[in-house]
Amino acid sequence: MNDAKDMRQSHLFTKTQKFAPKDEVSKNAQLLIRTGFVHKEMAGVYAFLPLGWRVMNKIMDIIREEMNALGAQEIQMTALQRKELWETTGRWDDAKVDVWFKTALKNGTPLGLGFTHEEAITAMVKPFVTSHRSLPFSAYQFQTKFRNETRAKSGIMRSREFIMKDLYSFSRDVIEHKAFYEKAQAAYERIFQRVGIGAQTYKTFASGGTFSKYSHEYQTVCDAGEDIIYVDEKRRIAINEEVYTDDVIADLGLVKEELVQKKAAEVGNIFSLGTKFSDALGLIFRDDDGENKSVVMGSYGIGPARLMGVVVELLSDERGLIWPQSIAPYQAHLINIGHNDEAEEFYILLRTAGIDVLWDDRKNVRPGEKFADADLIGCPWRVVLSDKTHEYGGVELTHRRTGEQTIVSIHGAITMIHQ
RNA sequence: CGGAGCAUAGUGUCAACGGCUAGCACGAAUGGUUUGGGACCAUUUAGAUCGGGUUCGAAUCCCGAUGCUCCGACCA
Repeated sequence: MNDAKDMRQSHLFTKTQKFAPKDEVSKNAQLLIRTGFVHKEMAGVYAFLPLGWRVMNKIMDIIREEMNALGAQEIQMTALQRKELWETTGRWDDAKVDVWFKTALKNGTPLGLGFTHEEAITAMVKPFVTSHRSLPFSAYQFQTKFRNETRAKSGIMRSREFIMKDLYSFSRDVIEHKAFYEKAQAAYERIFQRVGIGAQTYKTFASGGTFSKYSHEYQTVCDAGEDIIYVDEKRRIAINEEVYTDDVIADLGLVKEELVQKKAAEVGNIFSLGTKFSDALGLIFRDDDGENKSVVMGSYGIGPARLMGVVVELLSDERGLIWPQSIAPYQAHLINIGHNDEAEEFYILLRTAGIDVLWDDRKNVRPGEKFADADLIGCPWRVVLSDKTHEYGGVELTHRRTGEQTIVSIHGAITMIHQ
């Protein structure tokens, strides 16, 4: 985690608001704006403020860990894309891709702002892929994608400019590709588990395109979602409405009567690309039999901001946000009512113990306001130091989600937060 | 892209009959009293999306633009 040097609330330049903007209907936008996690620049375009950016980074760190565990290598490509590159696959055409933001150099040379990076990475890795010894490998990035959506909606869940983790795999043949694809699925499942939406997230069969029967989406059951899926609870898989036919149900060995229709948000998707892009862009290698073959590719995406939005939609309550410990901006929110010097000691103790702490060190702010803020911001643990707790020589530890409350010593609190 | 709704201080406002100085709350500022659930008092701060039109007079009525939200289409 990139560590903020100062986690005192008095130094935080944002603050919470009592009211949400009136023309925001979606829960995630209302809460995230009210709490100062994000700023809406315009419809479908959001800036991340200190607290929100910490959450984003924690989500991206989890994704990064899982991608690295797959052996994928992190890179950073460019948003600016050449027209010629995209013409090789026909995807420059507005009739074929209607989400392009297009622009041009001063001299008139057309450019596009990338909405995905299959073409770019395929062309980019070409000089490095020479023989079967160059393969397999995979690479990923966290990159800003631009999509000129005709209608942005649902707060940060569907935006026109957003960070996406996109991973691309390069394999010698279909078998090698499949092996990676399986591993990627497991990694994806771990990611959703770790950010706290594993229980509501289903691997969902969706249309596969030219080279494979299905692609796989990860759909989180959520009212703010845009997709309709049919869930088999026992096998924990689902079918996207777009391919929901008797043939597909039979193909997957499911029983129509057992499937339950649900609204869901697509939090990730993975698909096999076959040799579509390697053929179009000439990504070939000399195999051990001396033959030239096209590289078999796969592509795997996750939108961290959409994950964040789904977590808000799923876990928050009437008092505000509730973050799982794994992605909370801070694990603990330290509040003192008086006792400033001791609070500073505790603040240092907590941080020394490796706990991310937001310390509400504001003076002249009444307890009620501090508590209301703590509830709104939604750190998993609230640590209160006051006259009342002082009598016990300890602190009051409250769990945001369950409301469970105990008086413990500061060391006891550290132990409980670590659990 | 088709349809609908909305637009008043930083935020909120089913506040204001076509007519006096655009009200109230939150926020912010100053001073004071407070300190376990957004406390109180005093003083202060800050507003009509833009452009046309109707009218003696427009926040209010009309037209247009823009923006936002929602429904639908789209989402490789």
